[in-house]
Amino acid sequence: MKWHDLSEEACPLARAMGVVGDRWTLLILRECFLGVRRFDHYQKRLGITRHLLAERLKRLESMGLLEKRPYQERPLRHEYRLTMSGKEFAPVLLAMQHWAQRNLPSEEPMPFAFVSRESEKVVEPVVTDRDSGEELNHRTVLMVPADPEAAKAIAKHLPQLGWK
Amino acid sequence: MKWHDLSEEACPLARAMGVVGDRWTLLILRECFLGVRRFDHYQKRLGITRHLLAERLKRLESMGLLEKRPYQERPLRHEYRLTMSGKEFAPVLLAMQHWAQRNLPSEEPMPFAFVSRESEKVVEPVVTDRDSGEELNHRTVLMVPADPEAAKAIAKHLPQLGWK
DNA sequence: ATAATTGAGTTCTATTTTGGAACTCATTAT
DNA sequence: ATAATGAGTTCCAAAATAGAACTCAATTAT
Repeated sequence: MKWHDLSEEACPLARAMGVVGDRWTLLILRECFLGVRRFDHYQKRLGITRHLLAERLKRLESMGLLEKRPYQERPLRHEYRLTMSGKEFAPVLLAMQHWAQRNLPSEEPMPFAFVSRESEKVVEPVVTDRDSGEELNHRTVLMVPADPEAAKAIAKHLPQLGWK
Repeated sequence: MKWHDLSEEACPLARAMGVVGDRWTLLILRECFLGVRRFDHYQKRLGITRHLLAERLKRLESMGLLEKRPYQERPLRHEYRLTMSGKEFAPVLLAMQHWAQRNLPSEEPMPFAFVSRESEKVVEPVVTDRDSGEELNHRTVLMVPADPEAAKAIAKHLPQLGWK
């Protein structure tokens, strides 16, 4: 497997790695959600090199998470905004932030918070099933290979399949 | 910011990038959740080089997501299993898989599914607030800098702050 | 009128990471 | 005695990243 072009992979997680599978991209998205839109602001806030930032923004645009739009002419300047696809990434950020806060402890206080627009309270993100409302985690959900052959291939070496 | 040691960052998302901020680590975790435990199985299933795999497993172990435990002696052999911290990563995988499935379309059929142990039905992961049950997404949640100065610094260049 | 600044990149070289293949080492199977 | 397993390690080439400097158009400051 090559570093490039995970975009053809059957596994959605692998395709996602083609977009956010590096040190910076998720942090760029974080900045987007904080309201940052311009090249130099991303660059200064993140400390990323201009070279890489340009590359990553191009990728996020080509993958449909950001769109580049002019905010002035003379001189022509563009800003980067989240598209619907980019905005829909918010739950992933919420889940990951929640995991990291609990599992990668730090002395430092959180530099930001996720707040409900309605209640104005800090939220605690939990993943649930749309249909049943049941909480989804390693105790309640099983990851099963679609191909029974693949399941067998794994099971051959395992007492039983699942998130033990 | 250096490529290494995001572990001291104040932002939990940045610290998370120190663990899963590369092409492979999340895919290794996917394999863990599918039930894979041994070095050669990860290697063959992912097509990752043995070199990098060893490196990544070492990191996942040192960050507390996996533990290495002997499954036989003579010759001594180890397997890698999810720790509690690793298992708690499941919701992140669910959210990301859901996002990618909708936003990075593919011809290929999904190679696996997330199934409720209880209902045995395929789940649809939604992020909600533990307290209110409210669905959390870009429409309902706001990301706010903890430091009011930081908020102002961003707002200076923006009509208004928030996930617009 | 000339010089400095802003904003958004691009180019260049030096380091680091990654990819790929081959090699090790202890034990077991043939 | 020879080959195969399992879990790595070592080595070299290729690709990605870091860091700094450079471009270019237009605008503001002197």
